[in-house]
Amino acid sequence: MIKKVINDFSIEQIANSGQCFRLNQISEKNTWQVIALGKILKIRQAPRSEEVYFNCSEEEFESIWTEYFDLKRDYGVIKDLIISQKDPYLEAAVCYGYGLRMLKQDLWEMIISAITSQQNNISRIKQLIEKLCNPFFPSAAELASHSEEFFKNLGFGYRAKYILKVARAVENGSLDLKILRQLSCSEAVKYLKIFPGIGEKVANCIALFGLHLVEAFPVDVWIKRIMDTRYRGRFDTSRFEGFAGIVQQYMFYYERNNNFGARNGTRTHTP
DNA sequence: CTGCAGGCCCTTA
DNA sequence: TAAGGGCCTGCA
Repeated sequence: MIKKVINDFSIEQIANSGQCFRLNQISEKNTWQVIALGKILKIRQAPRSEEVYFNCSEEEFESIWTEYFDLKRDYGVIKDLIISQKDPYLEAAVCYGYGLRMLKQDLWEMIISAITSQQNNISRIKQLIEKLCNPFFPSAAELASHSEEFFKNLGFGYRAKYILKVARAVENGSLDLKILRQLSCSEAVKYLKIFPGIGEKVANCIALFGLHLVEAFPVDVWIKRIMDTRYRGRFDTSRFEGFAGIVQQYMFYYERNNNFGARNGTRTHTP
């Protein structure tokens, strides 16, 4: 295990932020495991501690995990920018999710994960993704080699055909991940929406979590509920030009974990 | 038994 | 452009 001291970092909060489906707490005390980028990593961190332990070499940490956990970005600056807006709800959200980070996940894995996530709950999404892995996430070629029935039998339901079509699209080159990586956020969203099963929300999730374009702002039922109940349907993302996706993550995490179960403003906001 | 979970597609008007 | 129904599956 190597030790790092990291500000604005809580592996527990990141694991419960819903952005990643293969980062989970394990039986060892204060320990999480993530399988990503062809590696298996254990992370240990006591509550509220800035000391974080990783079971990997310094070389692996520098070459892979520094980037993956977005450790080069100064979240203190981001938080100050958000707080400077004098928005009580956002201030509370940033305070609550003090250790959140935007993970830089694998693009292909995120495309499949985001499609799987539509009209689905997180525990089931995790189970479905896990069924595809052994232990690493399969390539597009591997997924394209299966039939639609294969995915239906695993429980993907109506998303089975979307999974297969997008895998085949990558295989035959009609979805070019290399080109996708070079596009701007709005271009990437537009490109992704060509493919069946990828709409506005899923495309923005792929842009945010898979392309690491932090200006992407996915609007799911939680974010929509926040905008409707707290902002009368008018939430101005232009206040956060270039990093609205990070703001979205604080909002989402706060609403889901602190105000769980609220519906149509039936529960009041308590800072 | 309904209702619904981090939507999307398709049809109408 | 907007609104509404249907969709796989599993769980409350």
